[in-house]
Amino acid sequence: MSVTRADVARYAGVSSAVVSYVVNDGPRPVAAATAARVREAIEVLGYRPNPSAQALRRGSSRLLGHVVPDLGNPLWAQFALAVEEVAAGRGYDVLLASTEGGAEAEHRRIETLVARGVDALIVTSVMARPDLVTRAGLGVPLVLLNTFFEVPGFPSLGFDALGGARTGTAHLLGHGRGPVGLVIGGETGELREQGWRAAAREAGTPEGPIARGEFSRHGGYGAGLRLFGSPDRPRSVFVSSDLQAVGVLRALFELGLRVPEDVAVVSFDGTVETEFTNPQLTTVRQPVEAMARAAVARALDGDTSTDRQVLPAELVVRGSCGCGSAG
Amino acid sequence: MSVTRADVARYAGVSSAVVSYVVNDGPRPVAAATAARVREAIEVLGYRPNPSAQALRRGSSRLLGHVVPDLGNPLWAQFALAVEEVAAGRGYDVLLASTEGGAEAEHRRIETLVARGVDALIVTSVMARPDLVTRAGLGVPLVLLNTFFEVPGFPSLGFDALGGARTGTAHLLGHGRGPVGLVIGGETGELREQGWRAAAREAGTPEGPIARGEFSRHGGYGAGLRLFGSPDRPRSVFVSSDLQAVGVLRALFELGLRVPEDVAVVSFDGTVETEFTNPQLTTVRQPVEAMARAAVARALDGDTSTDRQVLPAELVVRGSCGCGSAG
DNA sequence: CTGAAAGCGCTTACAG
DNA sequence: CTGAAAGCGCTTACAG
Repeated sequence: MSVTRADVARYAGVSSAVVSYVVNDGPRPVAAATAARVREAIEVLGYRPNPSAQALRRGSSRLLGHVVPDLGNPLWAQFALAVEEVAAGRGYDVLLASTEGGAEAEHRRIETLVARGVDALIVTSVMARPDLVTRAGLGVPLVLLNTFFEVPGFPSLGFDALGGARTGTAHLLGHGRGPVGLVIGGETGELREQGWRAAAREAGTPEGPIARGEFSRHGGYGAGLRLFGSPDRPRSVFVSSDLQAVGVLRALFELGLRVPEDVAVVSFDGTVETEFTNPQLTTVRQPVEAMARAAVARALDGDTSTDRQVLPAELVVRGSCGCGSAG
Repeated sequence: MSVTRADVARYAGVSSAVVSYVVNDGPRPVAAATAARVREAIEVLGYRPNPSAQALRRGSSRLLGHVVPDLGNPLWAQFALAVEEVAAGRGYDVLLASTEGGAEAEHRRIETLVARGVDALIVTSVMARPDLVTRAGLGVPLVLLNTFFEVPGFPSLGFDALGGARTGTAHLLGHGRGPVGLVIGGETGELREQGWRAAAREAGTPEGPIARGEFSRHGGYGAGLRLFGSPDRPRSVFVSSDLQAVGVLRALFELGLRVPEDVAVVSFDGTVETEFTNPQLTTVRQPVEAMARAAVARALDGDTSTDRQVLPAELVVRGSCGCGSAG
């Protein structure tokens, strides 16, 4: 039904091999006149190479699998976008799978993508220790993007979460508001917690109170209510993700506390959302594009080293920390 | 290198046809004992069918293409998620492409996905009149998701934007704050504008002022500054997207206007974000899941009718419209 | 119930 | 510079 390379060959009066040579610009040379005839035939017939046949023959699908925890989180959407763009630049399309935060779903999605025949896999897991064992092994290179710890046997990529958290907390401490509170999630937050502690230690200030909650708007909201609902609330807080910070902002709003006058806030991730909260959030930005670029490169170049590559984070100062206004 | 069906056949001592029958559960029956042997061989060898070979042979990739305007907008991310889930339920994976709002990029992405061999295409365009003509035609079914107008020659799916906007505006008018302002974007906002006008007409109230801006946080911010920066500002506003509403909220915050006391706000889309703004946004919710379900069904079932299917929208009342507090 | 064989649309050594 | 042919890994009529 569809136009095949044989149709093109017949129309142009050449062999189908020549059609391949023209389409792929190699590996054999083709006379200019012949190539022109073939190109015209392709144009006239509206020929498109069958990607399944190409993949079968080549032994490569030129498909990259990407697993993210939750597309509804702008951070993961940003990662997805960045990976897609970098992959496209290398002739790869990406098969994206969102797991909605479940370990089991993540495992299933990895299986599905492998079964789909992706050439490589990038996994942006929410888990500190993702479950990467599949039936019969993976059979394809897998690189972990956005991990906080070394994962034995797999190449991984993260950024300097400890340093970023320390910088953000130190910035808050510099405002002279005393101990800095902490809103933080599960075990993947460990480095951020350490960075927060390190900043207090280095400043010789006692650690502020901690409220724990999921890495979500809702989790931040609940943690914010608990942290600031009590009379001995801190006057500044380091929140370990933008999403949680949005929830904290909402909690502060409900409690009638002003930001930054009553409470100074610094968050973590650096997603677009933080530019449009009220006030705008001072945040520690993850190097998303650089991480995506490095991850795709490692995945597609068959880089088999399994160390963890760490990129630097960057503090973006805006209104919520009290710079400029309350100081 | 990889385990093939021939390896399994050899290991199990059967023909490769039998392996197919077992893997696909048909089309020929297999004796229970034989099937068990095959299954064991599959297990032991870690066999996975080669999806390219299957696609080539079947003439179907079981891949669905989905084009969205911008993954960073939670609304499109929600659509992407919904489409993925519905597709997965039918054994399809989705190749997602984000166009970052450009008409030319959209066109290119459609081409890419077709060249990739998707069985069908769902296009969530930002354009009122998407450019759907590709070299040599599409060759695959294409359905438009989230269109506001009939598109000749293509099946399309939308929701009742006019009715939704009318309901939202009428709700605001019911609060007795006089004329309702409007923040709105380009031509795809036409129906929402009509709904806003209809509500004013039906209530016998003059139309409020209009501010136009892009369908983005930034566009809403600018429009908000203009609309509320002047002394004859309206006391309520209908904002034609959640993203813009976030920008409007930011503008109001900067102008020192309180929501809903000084200005009541109703927005449009119903994304998660609206639950966590301060205050929470009253919004007109799009039936995202229902639309995704219908779109996938039409795309995969080869439904060739080219009419536009319209689903109902729903008003979600929260704090920003003044219900409960300022009234 | 099982097997031998054709063929899906490509790519690429090989021969000319 | 060009062509005939093998083969990638499947599925499925066909014969037994």
